[in-house]
Amino acid sequence: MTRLDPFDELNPRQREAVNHTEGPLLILAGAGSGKTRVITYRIANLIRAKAVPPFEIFAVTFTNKAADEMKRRVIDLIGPLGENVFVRTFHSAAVYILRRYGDRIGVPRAFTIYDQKDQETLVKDILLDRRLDPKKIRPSALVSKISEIKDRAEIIDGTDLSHLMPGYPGLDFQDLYREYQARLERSGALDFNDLLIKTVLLVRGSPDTLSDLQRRWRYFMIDEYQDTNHAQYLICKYLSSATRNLCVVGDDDQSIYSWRGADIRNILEFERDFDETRVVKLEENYRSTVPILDAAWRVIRNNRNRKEKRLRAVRGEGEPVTWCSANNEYGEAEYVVSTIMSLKKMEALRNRDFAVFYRTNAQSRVFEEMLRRENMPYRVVGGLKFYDRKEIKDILAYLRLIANPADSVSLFRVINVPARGIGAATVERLRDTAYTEEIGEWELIARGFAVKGKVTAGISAFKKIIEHGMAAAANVPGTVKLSAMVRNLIEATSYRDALEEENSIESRSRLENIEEFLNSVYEYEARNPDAGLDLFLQEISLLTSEEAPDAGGDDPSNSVTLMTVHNAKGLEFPVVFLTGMEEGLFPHFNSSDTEAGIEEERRLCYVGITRARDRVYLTSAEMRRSYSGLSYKEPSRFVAEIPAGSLEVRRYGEGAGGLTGYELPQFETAGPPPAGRFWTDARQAAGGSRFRAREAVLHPKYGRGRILSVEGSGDNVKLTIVFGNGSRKTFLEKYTPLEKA
DNA sequence: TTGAGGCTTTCAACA
DNA sequence: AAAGCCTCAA
Repeated sequence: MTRLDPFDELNPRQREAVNHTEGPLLILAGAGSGKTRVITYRIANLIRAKAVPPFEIFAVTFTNKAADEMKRRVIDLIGPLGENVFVRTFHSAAVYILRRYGDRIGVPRAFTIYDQKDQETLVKDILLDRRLDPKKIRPSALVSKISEIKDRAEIIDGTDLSHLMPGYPGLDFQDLYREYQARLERSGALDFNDLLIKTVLLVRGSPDTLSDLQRRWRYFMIDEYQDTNHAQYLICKYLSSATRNLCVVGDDDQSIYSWRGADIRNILEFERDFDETRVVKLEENYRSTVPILDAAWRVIRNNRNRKEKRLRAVRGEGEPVTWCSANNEYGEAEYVVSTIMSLKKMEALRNRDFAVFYRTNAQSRVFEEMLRRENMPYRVVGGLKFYDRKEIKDILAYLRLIANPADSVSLFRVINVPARGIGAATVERLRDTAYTEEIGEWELIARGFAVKGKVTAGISAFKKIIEHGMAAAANVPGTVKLSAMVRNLIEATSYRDALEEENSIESRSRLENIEEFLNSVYEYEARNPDAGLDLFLQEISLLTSEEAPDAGGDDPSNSVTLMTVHNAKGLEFPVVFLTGMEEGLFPHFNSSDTEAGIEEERRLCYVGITRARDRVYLTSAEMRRSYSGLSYKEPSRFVAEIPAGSLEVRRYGEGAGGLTGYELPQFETAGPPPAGRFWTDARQAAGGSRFRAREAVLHPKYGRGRILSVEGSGDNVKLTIVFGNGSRKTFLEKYTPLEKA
């Protein structure tokens, strides 16, 4: 596919999108409609046919992976010239802009990026200062609340925020919010929201910056536009306002990030926002067979809040979509793995052709166990990120502190890691002294923080490590190599020595991870010889596990892929397993009490199904063990939305046993898809509850409600119920006089 | 005052 | 898996 003209491989709609180069363009691209091809051809067309210099093109996507892929395909089309197209994620583009111009609005050049964990640490510190118990008010909940507020337009408009502040019993949220922001600023740190917000404030508040950027970029392309938030929308709008050459691509049916502040109105109202918008609809699906698209449509059509549309299948008939119910999560995993094995035997499929999707990361464990037992290589995408591992975060905290000594979250993380005799009492005193003297904690240590006895040695060791690190970092990338600086730092901390001394299985794996981290530094250095420590840190803060070094041993090029449905967006596989199709899991409890929540879960299900080229297996367990104990599960309503004629129904009877060989899985053919009381009788026989999920009930005190989940068994059946006023309560069935309503 | 070991709690999705 | 809490030894 190196030839560009004529666009033989494009259909008329796609060609229209490629050829429309000037003025606003909205591409409504259904799943599998050749979106990436259109974007890359469009870029190629701008460069080749319209003689646009590559560096004038600004393209953003949502993941690093998608950005790399886009760049690779552009280079395939037009050669090394494509290297100069600016292709990044939104957050990475924001970092790029802020590093160059951020000082105009007071953002330091070596700013630190705080991830969710860092935010939680910060909030927890504030709570403790306020004599509040972080166990009663969960920092993670407060962080998501803060993030929610920061997604709002008011933040940027500078209007009064007070009406957005939630009332928290025993907590002045507004005070917390102000203090949180103040500490971020004092630490020279930005959270993920801030990266976007500060970028907007910069281009809006500094006309010089805006015109600089507008001179540099003249053509803008935004992928996954349905998932942009308000700040991202404004970034696009400001940057493109000089040329108006803004092309956005998206699909309202695939909007799955509203919880992260994505505003679906951005795509629905694009035509209203940008005059003379050309709209191109791509509705031909080249990816999936007819039964797969049919099942996906049957599900998504239940959303009331969507633009009516239906993808046309270019490919023909195929295998029916299968729903298999297994007795528990082990049976489910066994069914998935044995199906993979028999498909591999019957058809020339490779491990990498299979993907197992789940709603929550915790579900991966059972699949991993089963795949390992069968010696089948797999890779888990997402989950615990490489850079989130304790030992890596520790090393990174040292580096961050060296790059930005104001970063107190990092300082407190490592001041006593590995243990050097600086205990809680000393740390508390350091905090207090820094606070009363109104200086940073590092500054206090650097000037001389008086301590007694054996703590003295610890403090001076820590001080020396950081000072040496700073001296070395000042000469990166000049006379000192980044990798050498990092290696020396690790030596100086004796982090490795401490782990070697421990000599456990766990400590050995941590040592390997540190080696792996060093390798990634070498690699980074080779690719970015001009980068200093601060740029390195800013860039890896935006990486996810997908781009991180592979810490596992399996060959990623031929492994079964395990990931959350969210992570699957934009990808495709010949065979897809959509697992855990149960009420309470998918759709998830926490989204089940509002119509909007259910609709987003349904879009997520739609995204999952439409990733498949040839085969889709929906699986569920009738019983599942989770952290809250054993619970009976009702099949997902999404399964029931696919009519019997479009679904092959199976039941997998084994479970908990081992797979013995490569025999075909054993099925019992079950009845029609779940309608009404499909599982109820079986559950009662098994000693479960007399209630089931989604049932209407009457509570003597709270009135009418609907059951969200039934968990546990025997005397420990827990019922979670959402009541008419929207409140959610969990009861022990034993003690609750509930009636069926 | 610190550190180590054992126990419990935590649990939605992500850049 | 990691962090928090507890106890006990030094």
